[in-house]
Amino acid sequence: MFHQFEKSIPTAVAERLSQQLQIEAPVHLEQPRDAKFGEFALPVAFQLARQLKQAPKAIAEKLVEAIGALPGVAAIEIAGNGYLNVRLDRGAYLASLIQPPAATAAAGTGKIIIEHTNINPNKAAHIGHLRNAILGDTFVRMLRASGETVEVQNYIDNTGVQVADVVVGFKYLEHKTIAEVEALAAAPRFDYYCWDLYARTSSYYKEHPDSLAWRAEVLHSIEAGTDEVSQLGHLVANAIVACHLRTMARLHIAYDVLPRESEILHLRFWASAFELLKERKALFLESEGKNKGCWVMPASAFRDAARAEEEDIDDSKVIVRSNGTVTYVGKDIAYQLWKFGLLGKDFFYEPLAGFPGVMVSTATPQPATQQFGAGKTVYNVIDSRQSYLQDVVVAGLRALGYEQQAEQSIHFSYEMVALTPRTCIDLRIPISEEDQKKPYVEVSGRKGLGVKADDLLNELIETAGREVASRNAEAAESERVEISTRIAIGALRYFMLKFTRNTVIAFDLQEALSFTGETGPYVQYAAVRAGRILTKLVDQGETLPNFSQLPPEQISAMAAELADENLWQLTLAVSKLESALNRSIGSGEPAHLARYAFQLAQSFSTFYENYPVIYEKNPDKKRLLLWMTGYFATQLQRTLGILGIPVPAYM
RNA sequence: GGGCGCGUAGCUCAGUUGGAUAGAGCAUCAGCCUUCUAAGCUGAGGGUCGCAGGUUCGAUCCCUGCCGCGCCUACCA
Repeated sequence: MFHQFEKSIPTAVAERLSQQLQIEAPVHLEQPRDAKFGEFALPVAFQLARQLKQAPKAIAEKLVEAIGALPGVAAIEIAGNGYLNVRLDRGAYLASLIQPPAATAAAGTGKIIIEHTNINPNKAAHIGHLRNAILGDTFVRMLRASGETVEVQNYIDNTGVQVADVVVGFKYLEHKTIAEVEALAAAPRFDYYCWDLYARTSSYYKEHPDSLAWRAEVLHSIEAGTDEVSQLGHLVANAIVACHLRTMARLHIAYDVLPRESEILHLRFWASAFELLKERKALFLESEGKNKGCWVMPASAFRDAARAEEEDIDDSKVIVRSNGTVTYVGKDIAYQLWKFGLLGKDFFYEPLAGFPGVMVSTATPQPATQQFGAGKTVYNVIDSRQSYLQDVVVAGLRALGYEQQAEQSIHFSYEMVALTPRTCIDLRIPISEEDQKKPYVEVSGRKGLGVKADDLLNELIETAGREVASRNAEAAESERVEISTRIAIGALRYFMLKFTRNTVIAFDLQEALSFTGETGPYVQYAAVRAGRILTKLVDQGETLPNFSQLPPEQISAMAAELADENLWQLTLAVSKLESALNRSIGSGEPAHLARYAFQLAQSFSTFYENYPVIYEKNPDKKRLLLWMTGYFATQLQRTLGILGIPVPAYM
């Protein structure tokens, strides 16, 4: 409801100014610093001061007169040296919250594709991957909540270097047969096994540089996709993908489709993209210098052209290596073209065994049951370290003349998750003396140093479990596990969301394990307590009024209680979800919605402390408090739902 | 060298696109459980918004230059 006014007041005011005073001015709406100034502030008089060469205050007086009455607005006042402060009609506002007018369905803006998670399928997921998946999944929920159609893709790089390295480990370091690896893959924690094996292979390369030939050979086999080595590659990648999906499912993160690199190769997506790029002269064959024999994209395509020329450095990006193989970026250009429906080719799909509702790409022809790709807007949730590569991909679109799609290709970037030195020591991760003085230490998958996603979640569940047990000793064990799992998910998701995207998270285990203050469990606790009040009411034999059928005079009587400034401010705060969601989507910052959730919970805590709902004697006030309790409960649940945070039955 | 980003309370971070007295959490200190769950609430202290200019009615926010830090700048991804 608040959001309706945010949209309607500026347009209405602009219209009146135009009609009454022939003034065309953009009208901005602000929220006053102090609530006592009203619900909205219009600084329009300041903007006009120079144009009209008059004092803002004098202008403001004319404006108020010209604007006149607005629906739902009780008063427009002049304050400070020229602010117009808008006060809403509290009674009308409450009535429209209790009995909302029929909402018009929000129109989507065309299919939005979000690619997230995208973990190399060669080892267990770690906290960095969690930030990616949680950000992506939450943004998906946010867009869907605002009426958009969203398709979630999780790209699987199953033919890349990292998978090859694990295959090298199995084949050359451990001399394992396919059957032996199959047995390992079927056992629990195969992703943990590969985590260690990958680290061992990486360090083996370092000690024996000649062994890098194994990688090249294995990579070649995997790309060709015919022999036993490639079979091993698929075995590893498929099993690890399943591990990742199970890990993410624990956090309520799901996907619509898994496009795989193996199909990009076998269905010759790259060949099509390559032809397009050559045709439009977006690539050229380098004939000299360090990139001789490679197909490269000139730096001028994705960098400032003038600068690239004046400096004598070769910033060209290799797309096809001199041995004829394609880089990841090249395949990514083909994939990006497909996402927009510009490639003229499509995958085949089949259901992914063991994961209902998830489709995976295949090269084997299948009857088409679902259509994927061909989005209008594409968000790629990718770590900010890869911004250079994302620029190259967008430059590829642009070079092919797809200007509009280039504009709609959004690198939804985020900073890395590092560890605090304290946490490194807690986890027995060796760090140098120099690193101990830094605020954070970067982790390394190659070295096998980091925090695995499942370990972290398990530890959170355990910590929450101790707390739950101490408060609810009588509850059944299985129920307690369910509750503590929900709390752990809330803690983890909130922790990953509370920071804005380009803030490096210095992950601190002790901080993450804390459930007080600005955390997910704080918000969950508010939702639980709100629900508890209503449960208690019914337990006492009272019934909750049917608010949708409430007669107008009762609503008026409730509205009279909103003369209490605190109750009015609380009601306003609860009604701002849509506004917060909109702002959060507009800024591309899920952190803004997370912060709203926290503020909403704070508002509820204030309400809870100051207004004993059940013991209220005045029937009109009690009716208002009961309605507010229900409204708080609903809005807290909705907000948490959009953040992907479940609400426990009790805490 | 160049590109991108960051610098706000002791610590970790917000700051709604340039507006009224710069906000949270943690930590510290002082209080609040016989009343809907204390994972909570109330209060206190804590600031040269990195530095210096500029733009204007007004700058934490925009521009320029410095200082410090991080990431990227592969025929890895």
